Amino acid sequence: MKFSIDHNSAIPLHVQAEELLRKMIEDPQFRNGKFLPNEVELSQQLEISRTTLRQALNKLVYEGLLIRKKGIGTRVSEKTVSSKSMNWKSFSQEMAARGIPIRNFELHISWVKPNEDIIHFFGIKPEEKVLKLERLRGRPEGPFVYFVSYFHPSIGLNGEEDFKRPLYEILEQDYKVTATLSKEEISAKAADNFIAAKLEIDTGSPILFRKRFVYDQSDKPIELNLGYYKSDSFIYTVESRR
Amino acid sequence: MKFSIDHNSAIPLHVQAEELLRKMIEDPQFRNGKFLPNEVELSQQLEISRTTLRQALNKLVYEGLLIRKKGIGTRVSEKTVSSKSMNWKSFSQEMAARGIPIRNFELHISWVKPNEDIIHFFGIKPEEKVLKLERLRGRPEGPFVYFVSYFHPSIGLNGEEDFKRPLYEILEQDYKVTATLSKEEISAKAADNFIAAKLEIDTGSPILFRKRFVYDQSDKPIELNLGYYKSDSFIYTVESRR
DNA sequence: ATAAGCTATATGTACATACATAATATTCAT
DNA sequence: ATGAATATTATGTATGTACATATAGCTTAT
Repeated sequence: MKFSIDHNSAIPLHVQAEELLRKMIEDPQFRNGKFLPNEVELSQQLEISRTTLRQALNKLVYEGLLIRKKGIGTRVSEKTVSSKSMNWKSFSQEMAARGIPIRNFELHISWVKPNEDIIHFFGIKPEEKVLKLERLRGRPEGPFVYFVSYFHPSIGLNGEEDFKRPLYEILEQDYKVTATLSKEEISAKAADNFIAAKLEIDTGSPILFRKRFVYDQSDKPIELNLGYYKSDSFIYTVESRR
Repeated sequence: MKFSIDHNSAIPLHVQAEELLRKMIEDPQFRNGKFLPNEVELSQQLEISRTTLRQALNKLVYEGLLIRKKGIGTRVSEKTVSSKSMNWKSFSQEMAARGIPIRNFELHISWVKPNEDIIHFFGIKPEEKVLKLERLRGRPEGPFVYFVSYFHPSIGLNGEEDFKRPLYEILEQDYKVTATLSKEEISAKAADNFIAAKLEIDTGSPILFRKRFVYDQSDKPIELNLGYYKSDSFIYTVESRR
């Protein structure tokens, strides 16, 4: 395969270079501690300036995917992408993997006016309505999580989809959108009246709040997902190795 | 203005600029959503090129401390203390990197009888005592996290170490033990009387509970770390890509 | 044989420059 | 008044250039 960059594309060169480097890293030819071509050579191959190439390299170095050493070169970090399998299972798959039977208590679909958060993340106009998906899920004995998802209008979801199918299957198969990057923020909160009622707990009880920003292949925002978990029924696990 | 850069210093200009920006961010004049001077102006004030200034700005933007918007300007982001997974910086390093001054409120060292959890994780005998390190840490205004650490007896820690030094530095330099793998469990809890008193919050308030199992190079258990975080002052972030 | 010095290599630092583009503010024509 | 065109402002993208410096390997003098 040959890696190349399109100089006529609207996509900035350093972004193209970054994506390309990510692919190179995945390539067996380079992965696992192997060295990339040096900066001067690589910039010539890609027909971009060294400065532009370094802009792309910097990002990956910052993310810990590449390791640069003065006088030596740039190599792919040994660190395997952790928590891969954990994070990319669907809710039902994840629960199934833990041997937990699940039940869907509520499912509500609506078109709503975006709040500031959504406008900013999606980069849309305040008057553009977005699809909102609310779900109350849990075990047969009772719900333990309340999800709210907002989807970027450009995906083309119309609200008529069968949301009993795994969400990412719908997006991938029917809309050719693949969730590739997810940034999550996890914090503890006190349940407000609304959430408390849904989760059948007392107002003020602690809940785990999980906010997920989901992006597609080209780092365009596709979903904002808010999860409110009953405190003692959910544990978030992360594994990392250096 | 009091901020300035030393062109004769051995420290690279962009590093000086970065440190300086961190101080500016802390300065009441700029903190909390306020705008920095624009890049051209600021680079002139600091007597460095715009390119060099942007090198420094980029880092802080990556870290989420600054928010840049084309045509608008660069402003300080609303600050919440956050922790990235896959980040092997120590607590103090992490806070320092975010320009957050920290204070250690309490430090308590003791030898205790292990509980079931510890016996199982360390694989030791119930009679074998373990070193327990308790710490109350936070900002100058008040504590926001209470840590409890237990260490495997085989490491050789005697309790006389200077725990003001970064923990992983002590382990690495003095005991030749390198923390390599960490498994974390994050959940929400209600603060019990003890934790509530430490964190200066009401009993029953939500807290983020983080349990870290730390292993060395050969996957032998070395530390069990429990962290109790005040809910509104800590956000745990995870980023994953497939 | 070995320490000291040199050399090649690849990344690190720094600047000047030019033009593109997003967001906002202003002006102008209807 | 109101919408469209225009200007202003600040960041975004991209290049070319020059020299500094850390590392490893090679060479040379003792």
